[in-house]
Amino acid sequence: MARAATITDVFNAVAEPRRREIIGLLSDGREWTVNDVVARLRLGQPTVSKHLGVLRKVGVVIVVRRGQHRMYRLEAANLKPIHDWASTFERFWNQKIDHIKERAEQKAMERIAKENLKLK
Amino acid sequence: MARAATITDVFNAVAEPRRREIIGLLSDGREWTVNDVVARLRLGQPTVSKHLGVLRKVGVVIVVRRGQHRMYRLEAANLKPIHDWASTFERFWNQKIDHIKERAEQKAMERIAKENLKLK
DNA sequence: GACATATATTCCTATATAGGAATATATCTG
DNA sequence: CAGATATATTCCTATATAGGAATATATGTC
Repeated sequence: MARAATITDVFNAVAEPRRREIIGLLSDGREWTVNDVVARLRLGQPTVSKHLGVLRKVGVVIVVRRGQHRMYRLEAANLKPIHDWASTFERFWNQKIDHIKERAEQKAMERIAKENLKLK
Repeated sequence: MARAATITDVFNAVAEPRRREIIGLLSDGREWTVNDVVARLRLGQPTVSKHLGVLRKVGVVIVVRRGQHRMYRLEAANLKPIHDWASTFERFWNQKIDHIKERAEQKAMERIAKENLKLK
Protein backbone atom coordinates (compact mmCIF):
# COMPACT_ATOMS: atom_id res chain seq x y z
CA MET A 1 0.00 0.00 0.00
CA ALA A 2 1.20 3.49 -0.75
CA ARG A 3 1.37 6.12 1.94
CA ALA A 4 -1.41 8.68 2.51
CA ALA A 5 -1.42 11.22 -0.31
CA THR A 6 0.47 14.49 0.01
CA ILE A 7 -2.77 16.36 -0.53
CA THR A 8 -4.57 14.67 2.37
CA ASP A 9 -1.86 14.10 4.98
CA VAL A 10 -0.19 17.22 6.30
CA PHE A 11 2.75 15.13 7.52
CA ASN A 12 3.34 13.95 4.00
CA ALA A 13 2.78 17.39 2.49
CA VAL A 14 5.49 18.77 4.72
CA ALA A 15 7.85 15.87 4.11
CA GLU A 16 8.99 17.55 0.90
CA PRO A 17 11.85 19.94 1.76
CA ARG A 18 10.96 22.55 -0.83
CA ARG A 19 7.50 22.80 0.61
CA ARG A 20 9.02 23.43 4.02
CA GLU A 21 11.10 26.17 2.43
CA ILE A 22 8.00 27.76 0.99
CA ILE A 23 6.33 27.58 4.38
CA GLY A 24 9.42 29.23 5.84
CA LEU A 25 9.06 32.12 3.42
CA LEU A 26 5.38 32.59 4.12
CA SER A 27 5.98 32.46 7.86
CA ASP A 28 6.73 36.19 7.77
CA GLY A 29 2.95 36.50 7.86
CA ARG A 30 2.72 38.45 4.63
CA GLU A 31 0.98 37.59 1.40
CA TRP A 32 3.13 36.03 -1.25
CA THR A 33 2.63 35.87 -4.95
CA VAL A 34 3.62 32.76 -6.89
CA ASN A 35 6.31 34.76 -8.60
CA ASP A 36 7.57 36.13 -5.29
CA VAL A 37 8.27 32.56 -4.29
CA VAL A 38 9.75 31.69 -7.68
CA ALA A 39 12.11 34.64 -7.35
CA ARG A 40 13.31 33.41 -3.96
CA LEU A 41 13.68 29.69 -4.60
CA ARG A 42 15.45 28.08 -7.52
CA LEU A 43 12.31 26.45 -8.84
CA GLY A 44 10.26 26.92 -11.98
CA GLN A 45 6.89 28.65 -11.86
CA PRO A 46 4.85 25.51 -12.55
CA THR A 47 6.74 23.67 -9.80
CA VAL A 48 5.98 26.41 -7.29
CA SER A 49 2.34 26.52 -8.37
CA LYS A 50 2.10 22.80 -7.78
CA HIS A 51 3.73 22.95 -4.37
CA LEU A 52 1.43 25.77 -3.33
CA GLY A 53 -1.46 23.72 -4.64
CA VAL A 54 -0.51 20.82 -2.38
CA LEU A 55 -0.15 23.12 0.62
CA ARG A 56 -3.50 24.67 -0.17
CA LYS A 57 -5.20 21.29 -0.35
CA VAL A 58 -4.00 20.35 3.12
CA GLY A 59 -4.98 23.80 4.31
CA VAL A 60 -1.52 25.03 5.20
CA VAL A 61 -1.89 28.03 2.93
CA ILE A 62 -4.90 29.96 1.77
CA VAL A 63 -5.15 31.91 -1.42
CA VAL A 64 -7.10 34.96 -2.46
CA ARG A 65 -7.26 36.32 -5.99
CA ARG A 66 -6.33 39.91 -6.35
CA GLY A 67 -6.66 40.82 -10.01
CA GLN A 68 -4.06 39.01 -12.00
CA HIS A 69 -2.37 37.76 -8.87
CA ARG A 70 -3.06 35.05 -6.35
CA MET A 71 -1.98 36.02 -2.90
CA TYR A 72 -0.88 33.09 -0.78
CA ARG A 73 -0.86 33.33 2.98
CA LEU A 74 0.27 30.85 5.59
CA GLU A 75 -2.52 29.20 7.57
CA ALA A 76 -0.22 27.87 10.24
CA ALA A 77 -2.99 26.50 12.43
CA ASN A 78 -3.12 23.53 10.13
CA LEU A 79 0.43 22.66 11.08
CA LYS A 80 -0.71 22.21 14.66
CA PRO A 81 -1.34 18.45 14.31
CA ILE A 82 2.35 18.03 13.62
CA HIS A 83 3.27 20.09 16.65
CA ASP A 84 0.79 18.19 18.80
CA TRP A 85 2.14 14.87 17.65
CA ALA A 86 5.75 15.84 18.23
CA SER A 87 4.86 17.32 21.62
CA THR A 88 3.85 13.91 22.90
CA PHE A 89 7.55 13.03 22.87
CA GLU A 90 8.72 16.19 24.60
CA ARG A 91 9.16 14.39 27.89
CA PHE A 92 11.90 12.27 26.34
CA TRP A 93 14.28 15.12 25.66
CA ASN A 94 13.19 17.10 28.72
CA GLN A 95 14.07 14.03 30.72
CA LYS A 96 17.55 14.10 29.19
CA ILE A 97 17.90 17.75 30.09
CA ASP A 98 16.85 16.88 33.63
CA HIS A 99 19.61 14.29 33.79
CA ILE A 100 22.13 16.87 32.67
CA LYS A 101 20.89 19.28 35.31
CA GLU A 102 21.03 16.57 37.94
CA ARG A 103 24.59 15.73 37.05
CA ALA A 104 25.58 19.38 37.11
CA GLU A 105 24.09 19.74 40.60
CA GLN A 106 25.82 16.56 41.69
CA LYS A 107 29.16 17.99 40.59
CA ALA A 108 28.51 21.27 42.33
CA MET A 109 27.75 19.39 45.55
CA GLU A 110 30.95 17.40 45.23
CA ARG A 111 32.98 20.56 44.77
CA ILE A 112 31.42 22.12 47.84
CA ALA A 113 32.09 18.97 49.86
CA LYS A 114 35.74 19.04 48.75
CA GLU A 115 36.14 22.66 49.75
CA ASN A 116 34.59 21.91 53.11
CA LEU A 117 37.22 19.24 53.63
CA LYS A 118 39.97 21.75 52.91
CA LEU A 119 38.55 24.09 55.49
CA LYS A 120 38.66 21.48 58.22
CA MET B 1 13.98 16.08 -8.38
CA ALA B 2 12.72 13.56 -5.90
CA ARG B 3 12.30 14.45 -2.25
CA ALA B 4 14.96 13.67 0.37
CA ALA B 5 15.07 9.94 1.05
CA THR B 6 13.05 8.42 3.88
CA ILE B 7 16.26 7.09 5.38
CA THR B 8 17.94 10.50 5.57
CA ASP B 9 15.10 12.92 6.32
CA VAL B 10 13.25 12.33 9.54
CA PHE B 11 10.30 14.38 8.23
CA ASN B 12 9.98 11.99 5.36
CA ALA B 13 10.53 8.92 7.51
CA VAL B 14 7.63 9.99 9.70
CA ALA B 15 5.40 10.91 6.76
CA GLU B 16 4.40 7.27 6.45
CA PRO B 17 1.43 6.64 8.75
CA ARG B 18 2.38 3.10 9.66
CA ARG B 19 5.75 4.31 10.85
CA ARG B 20 4.00 6.81 13.08
CA GLU B 21 1.93 3.95 14.43
CA ILE B 22 5.06 1.99 15.22
CA ILE B 23 6.54 5.02 16.95
CA GLY B 24 3.31 5.28 18.92
CA LEU B 25 3.71 1.71 20.13
CA LEU B 26 7.34 2.18 21.12
CA SER B 27 6.51 5.39 22.94
CA ASP B 28 5.65 3.33 26.01
CA GLY B 29 9.41 3.36 26.54
CA ARG B 30 9.77 -0.38 26.51
CA GLU B 31 11.72 -2.62 24.19
CA TRP B 32 9.78 -4.12 21.35
CA THR B 33 10.51 -7.15 19.29
CA VAL B 34 9.74 -7.19 15.58
CA ASN B 35 7.10 -9.78 16.21
CA ASP B 36 5.59 -7.75 19.06
CA VAL B 37 4.96 -5.03 16.50
CA VAL B 38 3.70 -7.51 13.89
CA ALA B 39 1.24 -8.86 16.45
CA ARG B 40 -0.12 -5.38 17.11
CA LEU B 41 -0.35 -3.99 13.59
CA ARG B 42 -1.87 -5.67 10.58
CA LEU B 43 1.41 -5.80 8.69
CA GLY B 44 3.61 -8.65 7.55
CA GLN B 45 6.89 -9.34 9.29
CA PRO B 46 9.07 -8.17 6.38
CA THR B 47 7.09 -4.96 6.16
CA VAL B 48 7.61 -4.25 9.84
CA SER B 49 11.30 -5.10 9.59
CA LYS B 50 11.64 -2.63 6.75
CA HIS B 51 9.79 0.14 8.56
CA LEU B 52 11.92 -0.40 11.64
CA GLY B 53 14.96 -0.33 9.39
CA VAL B 54 13.98 3.09 8.05
CA LEU B 55 13.35 4.40 11.57
CA ARG B 56 16.70 3.02 12.66
CA LYS B 57 18.52 4.71 9.81
CA VAL B 58 17.14 8.12 10.75
CA GLY B 59 17.95 7.35 14.37
CA VAL B 60 14.40 7.33 15.67
CA VAL B 61 14.79 3.82 17.04
CA ILE B 62 17.80 1.93 18.26
CA VAL B 63 18.18 -1.81 18.25
CA VAL B 64 20.08 -4.24 20.40
CA ARG B 65 20.39 -7.93 19.71
CA ARG B 66 19.37 -10.20 22.51
CA GLY B 67 19.89 -13.77 21.36
CA GLN B 68 17.48 -14.56 18.61
CA HIS B 69 15.64 -11.30 19.11
CA ARG B 70 16.27 -7.72 18.18
CA MET B 71 14.98 -5.35 20.74
CA TYR B 72 13.84 -2.02 19.33
CA ARG B 73 13.60 1.03 21.51
CA LEU B 74 12.40 4.53 20.71
CA GLU B 75 15.12 7.18 20.53
CA ALA B 76 12.70 10.06 20.65
CA ALA B 77 15.38 12.75 20.82
CA ASN B 78 15.74 12.36 17.10
CA LEU B 79 12.16 13.51 16.65
CA LYS B 80 13.09 16.82 18.22
CA PRO B 81 13.89 18.53 14.88
CA ILE B 82 10.24 18.04 13.94
CA HIS B 83 9.08 19.48 17.21
CA ASP B 84 11.48 22.40 16.90
CA TRP B 85 10.33 23.14 13.38
CA ALA B 86 6.66 22.99 14.31
CA SER B 87 7.29 25.11 17.38
CA THR B 88 8.35 28.03 15.23
CA PHE B 89 4.67 28.34 14.25
CA GLU B 90 3.29 28.10 17.76
CA ARG B 91 2.72 31.84 17.94
CA PHE B 92 0.14 31.52 15.16
CA TRP B 93 -2.29 29.36 17.06
CA ASN B 94 -1.46 30.94 20.43
CA GLN B 95 -2.38 34.23 18.86
CA LYS B 96 -5.73 32.74 17.85
CA ILE B 97 -6.29 31.51 21.38
CA ASP B 98 -5.47 35.02 22.62
CA HIS B 99 -8.16 36.40 20.33
CA ILE B 100 -10.67 33.94 21.71
CA LYS B 101 -9.72 34.90 25.26
CA GLU B 102 -9.99 38.57 24.42
CA ARG B 103 -13.42 38.12 22.96
CA ALA B 104 -14.52 36.10 25.99
CA GLU B 105 -13.31 38.88 28.28
CA GLN B 106 -15.04 41.44 26.11
CA LYS B 107 -18.32 39.57 26.47
CA ALA B 108 -17.90 39.24 30.21
CA MET B 109 -17.34 42.99 30.44
CA GLU B 110 -20.45 43.64 28.42
CA ARG B 111 -22.51 41.41 30.65
CA ILE B 112 -21.27 43.16 33.76
CA ALA B 113 -22.01 46.55 32.22
CA LYS B 114 -25.56 45.40 31.40
CA GLU B 115 -26.13 44.18 34.94
CA ASN B 116 -24.86 47.47 36.27
CA LEU B 117 -27.45 49.22 34.18
CA LYS B 118 -30.23 47.07 35.68
CA LEU B 119 -29.08 47.97 39.14
CA LYS B 120 -29.35 51.68 38.48
C1' DG C 1 23.09 -32.13 13.42
C1' DA C 2 17.90 -31.57 12.45
C1' DC C 3 14.39 -28.62 13.14
C1' DA C 4 12.05 -24.39 14.87
C1' DT C 5 11.89 -19.55 15.56
C1' DA C 6 13.12 -14.58 14.74
C1' DT C 7 14.51 -11.41 11.67
C1' DA C 8 16.57 -9.41 7.49
C1' DT C 9 17.09 -9.27 2.61
C1' DT C 10 16.12 -9.81 -2.22
C1' DC C 11 13.13 -9.58 -6.00
C1' DC C 12 9.06 -7.98 -7.94
C1' DT C 13 5.13 -4.84 -8.92
C1' DA C 14 2.01 -1.06 -8.37
C1' DT C 15 1.72 3.54 -7.26
C1' DA C 16 2.86 8.27 -6.04
C1' DT C 17 5.13 12.17 -7.10
C1' DA C 18 8.70 15.90 -8.38
C1' DG C 19 9.87 18.57 -12.01
C1' DG C 20 10.37 20.10 -16.90
C1' DA C 21 8.13 21.53 -21.27
C1' DA C 22 4.35 23.02 -23.47
C1' DT C 23 0.04 24.92 -23.26
C1' DA C 24 -4.23 26.85 -21.36
C1' DT C 25 -6.60 30.50 -18.82
C1' DA C 26 -7.22 34.85 -16.83
C1' DT C 27 -6.42 39.50 -16.22
C1' DC C 28 -4.29 43.90 -17.28
C1' DT C 29 -2.77 47.70 -20.53
C1' DG C 30 -2.59 50.19 -24.47
C1' DC D 1 -8.85 43.74 -29.72
C1' DA D 2 -3.60 42.80 -29.47
C1' DG D 3 -0.03 41.99 -26.63
C1' DA D 4 1.89 41.23 -21.97
C1' DT D 5 1.89 39.26 -17.53
C1' DA D 6 0.54 35.88 -13.82
C1' DT D 7 -0.78 31.54 -12.83
C1' DA D 8 -2.63 26.87 -13.46
C1' DT D 9 -2.87 22.62 -15.92
C1' DT D 10 -1.60 18.82 -18.84
C1' DC D 11 1.59 15.58 -20.45
C1' DC D 12 5.71 13.23 -19.86
C1' DT D 13 9.60 10.87 -17.49
C1' DA D 14 12.55 9.43 -13.82
C1' DT D 15 12.63 7.98 -9.31
C1' DA D 16 11.25 6.48 -4.72
C1' DT D 17 8.92 3.46 -2.10
C1' DA D 18 5.33 0.27 0.19
C1' DG D 19 4.28 -4.24 0.46
C1' DG D 20 4.02 -9.24 -0.83
C1' DA D 21 6.47 -13.63 -1.77
C1' DA D 22 10.34 -16.14 -1.44
C1' DT D 23 14.58 -16.79 0.54
C1' DA D 24 18.65 -16.05 3.46
C1' DT D 25 20.74 -15.77 8.03
C1' DA D 26 21.11 -16.35 12.73
C1' DT D 27 20.11 -18.37 16.96
C1' DG D 28 17.75 -21.50 19.96
C1' DT D 29 16.26 -26.46 21.24
C1' DC D 30 16.15 -31.34 21.16
